[in-house]
Amino acid sequence: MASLKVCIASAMGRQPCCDKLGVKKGPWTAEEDKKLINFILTNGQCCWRAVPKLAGLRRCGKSCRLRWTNYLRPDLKRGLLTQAEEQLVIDLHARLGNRWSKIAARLPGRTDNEIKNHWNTHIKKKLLKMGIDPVTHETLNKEATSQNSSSPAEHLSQVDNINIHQVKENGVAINSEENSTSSPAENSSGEESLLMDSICSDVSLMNSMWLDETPLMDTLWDTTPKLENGNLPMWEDNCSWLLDCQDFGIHDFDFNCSSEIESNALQTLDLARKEL
DNA sequence: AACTTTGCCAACCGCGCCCGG
DNA sequence: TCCGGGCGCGGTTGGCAAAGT
Repeated sequence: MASLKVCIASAMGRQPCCDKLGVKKGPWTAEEDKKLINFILTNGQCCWRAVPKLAGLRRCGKSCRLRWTNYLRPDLKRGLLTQAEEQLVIDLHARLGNRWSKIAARLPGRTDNEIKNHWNTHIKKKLLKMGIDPVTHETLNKEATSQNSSSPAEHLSQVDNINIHQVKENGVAINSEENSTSSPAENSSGEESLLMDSICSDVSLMNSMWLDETPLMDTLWDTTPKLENGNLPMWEDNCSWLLDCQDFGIHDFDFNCSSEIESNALQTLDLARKEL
């Protein structure tokens, strides 16, 4: 069926997302990253299709968008997901399924790709280890399920309650075995545990968390250019301080980083600088 | 030390949705 | 209302690094 669609699409002359000839693929170089960062910081995000041409990149727009959203965005967090974030992902997945972008929207600084990868490589295994089906979030133990007369939806909420309860009980725990092997750095997210604790204990907040389309936590960096009176993008106001860092010599500036936003942006730019 | 296997993650692919003409 | 272009999303893959033999 899918192949049929492809055949029809190709027969109808479906245009490729980009001109395959002369379009580079594969890993991005530091030089390409620099070009893309400079362009986005200068012009904001608009019309990805035009970005490669305007930025002087031999990439398709799609590739540029992916590179920016998954790797170059200044608000991205680095490193493994914390226990609290992991728990949030599990709970959100139980509600939303594989809608990674929706899940990612509730975890500022994390991308859908990152969460998807983390789910497939870590969380899936953990859940299976715990005897929980990572797809349905139901227990894999047939006997247990047969004794349990509740509907799948009810069971799902029970699973959620268990997860939430575990968070409340243990602060960070979802799997004691995993906890015993996790590094102190990973377990040092006391603030996040407290945050989760307070969130989970607030029923109305939890409900709004599942139902609202707005992110649970504020998006730190909305790089989408906001039109002010239909004219200049307000985005430039938000990041004008970053425009001065185009050569990545950020330490030459007398930054007084008072916010996580700025420190995250600095980390990203610093990383980029090291790679150059 | 050399080779193989496994794990991880960045990047690609293709489909579906949305919006403007 | 229809059509086509562009973008976003989710699934999949390729390649590198670490671990195992």
